Amino acid sequence: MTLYDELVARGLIAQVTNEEEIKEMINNGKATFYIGFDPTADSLHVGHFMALCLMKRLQMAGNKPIALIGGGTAVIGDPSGRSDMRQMMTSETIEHNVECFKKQMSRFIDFSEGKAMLVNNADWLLGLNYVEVLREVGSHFSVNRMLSAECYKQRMEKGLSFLEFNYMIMQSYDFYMLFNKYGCNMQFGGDDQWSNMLGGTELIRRKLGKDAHAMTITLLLNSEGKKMGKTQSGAVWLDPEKTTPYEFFQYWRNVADTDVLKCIRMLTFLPMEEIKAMDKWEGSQLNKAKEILAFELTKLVHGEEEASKALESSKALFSGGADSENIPTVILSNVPTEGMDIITVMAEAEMVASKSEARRAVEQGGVSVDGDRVTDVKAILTVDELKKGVLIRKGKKVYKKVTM
RNA sequence: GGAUGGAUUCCCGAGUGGCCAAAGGGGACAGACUGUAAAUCUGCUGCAAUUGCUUCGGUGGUUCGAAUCCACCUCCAUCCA
Repeated sequence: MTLYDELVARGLIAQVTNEEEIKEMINNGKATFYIGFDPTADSLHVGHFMALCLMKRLQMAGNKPIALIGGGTAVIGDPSGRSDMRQMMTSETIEHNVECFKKQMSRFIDFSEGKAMLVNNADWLLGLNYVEVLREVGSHFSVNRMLSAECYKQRMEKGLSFLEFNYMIMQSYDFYMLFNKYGCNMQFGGDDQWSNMLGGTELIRRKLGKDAHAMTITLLLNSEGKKMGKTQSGAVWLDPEKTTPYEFFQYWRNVADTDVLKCIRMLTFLPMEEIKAMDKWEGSQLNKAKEILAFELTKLVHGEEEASKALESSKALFSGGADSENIPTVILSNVPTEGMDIITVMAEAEMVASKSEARRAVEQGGVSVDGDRVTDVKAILTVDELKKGVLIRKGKKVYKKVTM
């Protein structure tokens, strides 16, 4: 199976500019391609992870990846897929984020000499001269055409600032720069980037009379049409400090039945034959598939050791038995000699956002300590108990081992 | 620059002087049912606590009392320039 066919089989490809040429290029390792990452947070998330995996797949086939960090474009903010204005970020924040991105990326992609590159568009965007850009680049864009792009259409209702309107031009300019500088002949990106990417290929054609290609990756949506990798409390991060390997594991372990196979196909490196076999699974058998998904992804992101730990803890908690050694543990300090009440303990252990929430959980019968349901809001955990360590459970899935 | 409309709790959205911690819906959380799934039903949803404290874009003001009235400001949309 060729690389391109595999990408298709995994459902990773959404749109391409020229299928035949792209096929030929990437199958034979002739592509120098880039993917842009805007440093809008201090950690990469699942969406980025997909892109990184794709880079890896292409790199393994001999293509040369360029990871572009949008230190310059982040200053503007991409309006695509957004219904409201992005918050403006200070340049300090952006720089900090750029550093975080660099660190995380080098864990996935081999940036050693000649194999891949890491560039920052701040290097060429920030020094641009406005009038010059207007003449050199702006003249090649039709406002009429831009306005008809899907990504702006939605924003026409809500309002779109000129700043954001220019995002497409900046991104197009990036592609043009990379094409010139490094012979980058292809751009990958999320499907919501399609119009921005076409802007780049157009610009290259108009200015240089040469062809460049673009290909978008299918957005990973769940069965409800929402982007995967988001929880109520925000994104699922790749940084273990922001989303622990256990939480990361649990996120994937809990995906809906209808989404498991899709996730396995799109996110893991398991061979297609193996995945095809799983296609027939149904009902509670899918739990096994979810476990595989969670394990594989945790392994990719946090390494095999962390993945095994997460798997063990989840088994210990949900299937009983096994040791509970790897369950997320919180060590409390400042415990008074008379012990601490359950509400405070939960708040201290950050199992709840507030004491009121903890109180509610107890009142509704959703809290248990070492397997026994707590019914009294004022229940006290003694120093002796805490020294030994107690397993507190909130609801069905939130477990913390608390000790002191 | 002018005219008009708007900003309410996580989101949408009622509320136009006291009965408002603020209807309704969504989401989230908890319970039941289950397979750590989905669907469904129930509860719950500012904070800390038995009695308070802080919320309705911001700052001042009127009033015994303001999300509601007034002034100024900030931001957003629509139309006109």
